[in-house]
Amino acid sequence: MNAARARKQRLPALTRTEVAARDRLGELDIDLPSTTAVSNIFRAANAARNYLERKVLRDYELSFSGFTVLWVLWIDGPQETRRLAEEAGITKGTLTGVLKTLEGLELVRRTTPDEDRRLTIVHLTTRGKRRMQQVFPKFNQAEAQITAGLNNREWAGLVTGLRGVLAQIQALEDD
Amino acid sequence: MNAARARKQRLPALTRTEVAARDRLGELDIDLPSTTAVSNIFRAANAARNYLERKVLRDYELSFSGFTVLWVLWIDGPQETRRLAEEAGITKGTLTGVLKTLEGLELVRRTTPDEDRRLTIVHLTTRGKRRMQQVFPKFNQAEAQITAGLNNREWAGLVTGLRGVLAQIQALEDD
DNA sequence: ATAATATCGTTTGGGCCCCAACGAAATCAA
DNA sequence: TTGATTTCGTTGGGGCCCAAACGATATTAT
Repeated sequence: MNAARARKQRLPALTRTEVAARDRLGELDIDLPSTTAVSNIFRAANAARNYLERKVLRDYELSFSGFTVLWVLWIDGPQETRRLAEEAGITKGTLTGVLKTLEGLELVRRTTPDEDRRLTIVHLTTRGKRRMQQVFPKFNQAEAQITAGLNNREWAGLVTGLRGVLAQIQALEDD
Repeated sequence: MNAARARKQRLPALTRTEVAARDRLGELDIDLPSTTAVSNIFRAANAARNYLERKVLRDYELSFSGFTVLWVLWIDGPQETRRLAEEAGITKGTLTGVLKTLEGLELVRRTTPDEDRRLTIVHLTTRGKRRMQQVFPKFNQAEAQITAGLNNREWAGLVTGLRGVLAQIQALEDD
């Protein structure tokens, strides 16, 4: 298939950078629409992350990863490190450091079950639950602001596209 | 407006985590569609970044940020630190470290113009240009794989949605 | 029973990331 | 002209990030 050529006649116009890229890459056989899609994912994620950290999380002593870990524990309940890392989208090694920070803030606690002493079960403390009850509504307000420019159709298109990308990467990694 | 309610009757079905979140948050007044959109942006960006670093960039001694900086220099040409950081989506302080790494690999070089000795102009070396000519086609192939699951309509919906989010954050930060 | 293997979470090393503080250089004011 | 202000890029501190190596524990094979 040649998605590049087909897509080129399609919707969103090119930004200044994208025009410069096309000119610079004239001689190479490049699928520019893919570049546009992927680089916009990174731009949006970067901007959203920084916005949410500055406008919301900073006031509650939370990093973005720390918040994500608390969120998973809040929604899914206590669980072992391995699964928690996967749900939060970070590696086990990274999670160890994040948990040390959260434990220092007394927002989570680690326990080792007697049935299998290799495991570590992480759970929210009372303070951790309280913190999430305070911070999540604020966080959600900011999320709503960020997506306020989208109508229903655009929202659905965004989510569908992102899920498609995720599924594709998943499939590529199960090679 | 009540985007939450309107959107809820709409397209993409809820995943397991999203159902758990809805149940957990029943009593609070939360705009769940916003959470769905934002968290999928992070998930997709995370997965794409890790995939591209592992499958492509690692073989060329490049981090994702290092590659992005080289890309900007390749497309837009030599430029001062301030603008380069902005284009690459990182702070000036972070860029200093990234440039140190890239300079160690002899892929970029820094010069101070006589007209204004506060500035630093960064430009690609010959080796840097050669590296990009090698790595970008591979990178682009991986980008194409990642987005291969989208048809034209889905691609356009994704890009339009991401641009909408970016514009909204931009507007919010110019408060 | 005991040795080999597998699976935990942690540690380590190098790099990225932000913010705030800083010195150097240029510009503006008095 | 010389002091105040602005604008550079860099530095320092704390935290996040991954991959690989590691010790501890559990399981499997002999």
